[in-house]
Amino acid sequence: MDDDEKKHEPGTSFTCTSGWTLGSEADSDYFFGSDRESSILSEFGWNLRPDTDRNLESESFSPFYQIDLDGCSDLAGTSIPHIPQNTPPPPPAAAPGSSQTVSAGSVDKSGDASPSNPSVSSSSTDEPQEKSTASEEKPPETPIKNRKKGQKRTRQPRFAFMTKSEIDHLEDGYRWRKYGQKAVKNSPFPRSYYRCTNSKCTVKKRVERSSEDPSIVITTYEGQHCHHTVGFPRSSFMAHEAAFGAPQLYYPRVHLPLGASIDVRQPHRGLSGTGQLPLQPQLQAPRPTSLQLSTDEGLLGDIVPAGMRHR
DNA sequence: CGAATTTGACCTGCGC
DNA sequence: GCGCAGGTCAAATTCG
Repeated sequence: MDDDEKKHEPGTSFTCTSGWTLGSEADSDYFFGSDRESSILSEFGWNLRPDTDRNLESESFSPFYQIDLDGCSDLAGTSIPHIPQNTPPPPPAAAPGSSQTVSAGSVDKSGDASPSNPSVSSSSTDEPQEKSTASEEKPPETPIKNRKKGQKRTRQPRFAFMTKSEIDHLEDGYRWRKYGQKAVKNSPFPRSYYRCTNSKCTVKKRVERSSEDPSIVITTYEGQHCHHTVGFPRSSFMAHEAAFGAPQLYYPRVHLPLGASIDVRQPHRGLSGTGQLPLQPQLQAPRPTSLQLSTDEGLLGDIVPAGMRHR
């Protein structure tokens, strides 16, 4: 079943020259570089453009995209103003010196997500949610114990992305509790299952390493947080939340490297265990230079020097 | 001592 | 119906 989800093609798009190249996924449930990702990125002031060279290489499927650095603005601490409902949880803000997110995609086995089906984001995102508070909402998933026999397990929208990291469990601002681990077929690496520690939050995430490229961690989020991260006290974020009155997802800063080529395969300092540190990037992390990216900092969220910011 | 993790058992869905 | 694989539970264990 999840075999499909292991059709990633690691190693296809992880070089970083003029910009980050988003990956593509041969499984229709993934739509890396889709309209929705594009719209999300455009919220940051970025533009997605097709990677024509790569598209020539991979005739079989959806195009690769590159982020257009020309439109890059200062994204430090930016939270996306209006993330549509069911917008996936943020890719993790890498623990210092640990990782770089190299690609992303949406996964929704229960829905008919596909690159050619833009209604996925609209139909699933039009669901009203602001009206009721998180505590008033009943969990979208019926607990197994309470589930009637024969009642189909419903799947929350899922979002997967691959991260090059030595650390399996990447810090993303939320606190997670591990509730299971399973060996995965055709993979030497086990898959770990995490649940958000917030009792009212039903978000889950799966973490596994790519069998094809062990340096790549595949993280799949399922569901949507009904609360805030534990460590992003960004004033603009709070202000925005106050303005809209609904829980907003924090979308981490994803700064792009300078035009210089950066080897994202550079080994990074690792953290032990699951690395569940309360992350407050703005407060804790000194802003590194771009060179630090490939040496020891590796903070994807802090890698753009001030010079390339427009604001 | 409470919280988090580990891990074997169990449940569910799906393909044959 | 059966077997397999993914997903979850929960008791035991470990950790801080």
